[in-house]
This record gives sequence, structure tokens and C-alpha cells, in this order.
Amino acid sequence: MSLGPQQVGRRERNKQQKLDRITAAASELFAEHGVDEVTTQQIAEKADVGTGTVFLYVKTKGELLLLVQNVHYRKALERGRVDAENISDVLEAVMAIIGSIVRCNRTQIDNGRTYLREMVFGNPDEPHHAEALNIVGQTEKAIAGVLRRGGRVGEADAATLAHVVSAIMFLSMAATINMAHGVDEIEADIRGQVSVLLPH
Amino acid sequence: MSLGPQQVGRRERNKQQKLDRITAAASELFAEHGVDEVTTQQIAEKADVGTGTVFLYVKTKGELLLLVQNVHYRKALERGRVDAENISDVLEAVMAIIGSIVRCNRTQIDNGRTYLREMVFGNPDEPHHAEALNIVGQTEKAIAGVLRRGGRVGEADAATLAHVVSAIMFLSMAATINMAHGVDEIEADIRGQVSVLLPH
DNA sequence: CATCAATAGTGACTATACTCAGAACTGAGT
DNA sequence: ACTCAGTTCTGAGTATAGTCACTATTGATG
Repeated sequence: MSLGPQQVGRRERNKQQKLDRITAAASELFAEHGVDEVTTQQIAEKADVGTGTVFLYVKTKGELLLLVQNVHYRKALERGRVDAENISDVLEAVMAIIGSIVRCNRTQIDNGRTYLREMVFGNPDEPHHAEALNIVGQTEKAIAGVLRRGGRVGEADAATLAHVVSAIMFLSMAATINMAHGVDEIEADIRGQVSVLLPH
Repeated sequence: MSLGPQQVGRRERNKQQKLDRITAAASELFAEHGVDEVTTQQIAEKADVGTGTVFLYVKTKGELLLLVQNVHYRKALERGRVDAENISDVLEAVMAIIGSIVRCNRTQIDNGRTYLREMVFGNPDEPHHAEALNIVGQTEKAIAGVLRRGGRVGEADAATLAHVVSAIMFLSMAATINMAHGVDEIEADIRGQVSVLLPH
């Protein structure tokens, strides 16, 4: 076990490479065909591993989607957070964060909804699932931060309101009724709801 | 086709009976074992029909759950609406409606979450799915009615706020994190969020 | 009653996410 | 170099939701 600093052992390296190949394969196939049109066999084949191997790295196909998409949502949140900093109006600043995430969600239509479904209904013991929930938590924290700015919203209320905003986002993006809606329509829908929450 | 008033024809009667048997079988099995532990084969067998016949009446297993549960939610809503009428405090009246639905949702733990999942992510072209969405719409209407009472909430805002409350309910009941929570904990969670929405 | 078109019912079959018993590989100890 | 315990990989196999080509039933019509 006593290895040099860079030394990681062939075993670990192989494992990492396999995970990387699986991630890359899933990422490409999901993006191109949508998660429902891709079989785990196809992913395994493209990653050049056995079908069983895929499930050594993720418990379910849904968690594979989380693994692949989490990184995008993480980035989207960061972009939104930066954008929000340069906007003084509270509603507009909140909408900057929301908009960034909605755009991320809608870049791969079907996958976006599946991502949300897995997040809420999937097994939270799986690491990639926990990561997704963590991103939601961070998003709420960012929104709460903006809400607290003017001092018009109470310290404790900010966190609760941010959680409510999170629920609004989830349903607007996930609802079958809004399935055909583009980014702008979803954003408008969310804006309408968020604006009645803020003091006015 | 020209039949007497009561006359319905053996064909229609048979169809109705089969649907009734399927509904009853599904209802019992789902209640006893939970939707995930019951196979469509078992349901077909208990209803004494072929496996294919089940899918003549519903498109998916999920829609079979909606078919079976909708009636309970409809009743729960009605109960909640009546209760709310006798409560003057707006928050408490809203909570009466919510409480009734939460109790309905939690009487069959796993099934409640699956019901919500199907509602949001299932195919809305199916009649039982539409019915479920209709119940949600009615629930929002009832909540909006209560919110308008005191005149403290704007006419238009009431509907939007009711929709937000609906989103809060959905996530509190569906979230995996709250999976182990009982009726009281879910109600408290929702109450905390709803109370910051109301003018205070 | 006999015919027949339309409707309803059926269960063998298909597709696919996921499992699991065993094969293959790895690296530490000798 | 050899052994071997532990780890990782594998693909044939399993379970089950949903399909579909065929069969059975119905009731209108001559």
C-alpha cells in the first residue's frame, strides 16, 4: 500500500479509465438520442465493457444520467450565481440563477425531465444522486442569499422562500403540461409565480 | 344501436364487469403489497382476465394506479373542502385542505409517492391521468377560494399562490428525504412553507 | 337460423434493465 | 517465479411491463 505520491496502481488506473469510458459513452449517447432511446447494452458496447460492468459503477440507468448531467447543472449554477451578482433588482437576480438552470435543463429536452424525476424519486443512497441533491441545496442557498440582500425578507424566511422557489422550478420544468414549452415560456411561468412571493 | 333506456347490451355489461374486476383486483393488491411488489400478471389472474386484457383498459401499470387512487383523492379533497369552510383563520383553513390530501397520500406509503410520480411524469393523454390532474386543479381552486376570503390577497394572486402551494405539497410528499416522515411531519413541513407565503 | 363485420379478449412473445455465479486479473507475500 | 486471497469483470440469465397476431364473442341483417 505504501506507494509513491503519483503512484496509483494499475488497478485503480484501470477502474478510473473504465468509469471515464462509461461516462463518455453515456454522455454522447444520451445527448444524441435521449436517455429513453438508449439501452444500457449500447452504452456498454460503446464504452467497450461488459453489460454487467456498467452496473458496477452505477446502481441504475437513472443514476448514470445523474452522473453525466450533474456536472452541467453545477456549471449552470455557477454561471447563474455570477450573473446574479451584477444585477441589483432582487427578482431579476433570482431569475438570473433560475434562467441559467432552466437553460441547462432544456438543452436536452427529454433528459432534463428524466433528470428531475430521478432526483426526486431515485435512491438517495447512491453518490451521484446525493450530488444532485447537493446542487439543489446550493441553488437554494444562492437564491436565499439574493433574497436577503435588501433586508426586505427576514433572515429565516429567505431560506424557506428559496426552498419554495426550488419547488416552483421543479414543477415548471417537470410538468408534462409544460413539456413542449421552450426556455422562455418556462422562465415566464416561473417568474409569474416567484414575483408574487416577493414583497410587493 | 337503438336500445331501450336501461338496455345496455351484453357487450357493454361485460366490459364494465371486466373493468370492475380489474379495478378491484388492483385496488386490493396495491393496498396490501404496494404497487412495486405486484405484477400485472397477478392483477390479471386475480381479476380472472388475460394479461393482455389489462392493457386494454389502461395503457400502463402506472395508470392503473391512478385509476384506483383517483377516487380516494377526490373524496379527500371534498372532505378537506368541507372542513375548511368551518375554519375562519386562512392558514388553518388552507391547512385543512392540505392535511386531508396528505393523509390520503400517506395511507399507502409507497403508493402515494408513485401516484405523484405518475401524475407529473406520466402520459396525460390517458383519461385517468387527466382525471388526476383535474383533481389537482380542483384542489388549487379550493385553496385559492380560501385565500381570497379576507381580501388580503389579490384576486389574481390567489390563483398563482394556490399553484405555488400545490408545488410545495407535491415536493414535500414526493421527496425521498421525506419518505420516512409521517403525516404530522409532512404537514408541519408544508405549514412552514405556506405560512411565509401569506401576508404577515 | 346463418352470415358476417366489428369489437373484445387472449397469452405467447419481445424488449430491456438489472443480477449473479463464475472467470480473469492484480499485486503482496514467499 | 509461484501462490493465493482479494478484487474486478463478464455476459448468459431473470423478471416483468407491454405488444400483437390471432381467436372468440357479439349482435345487426337477410
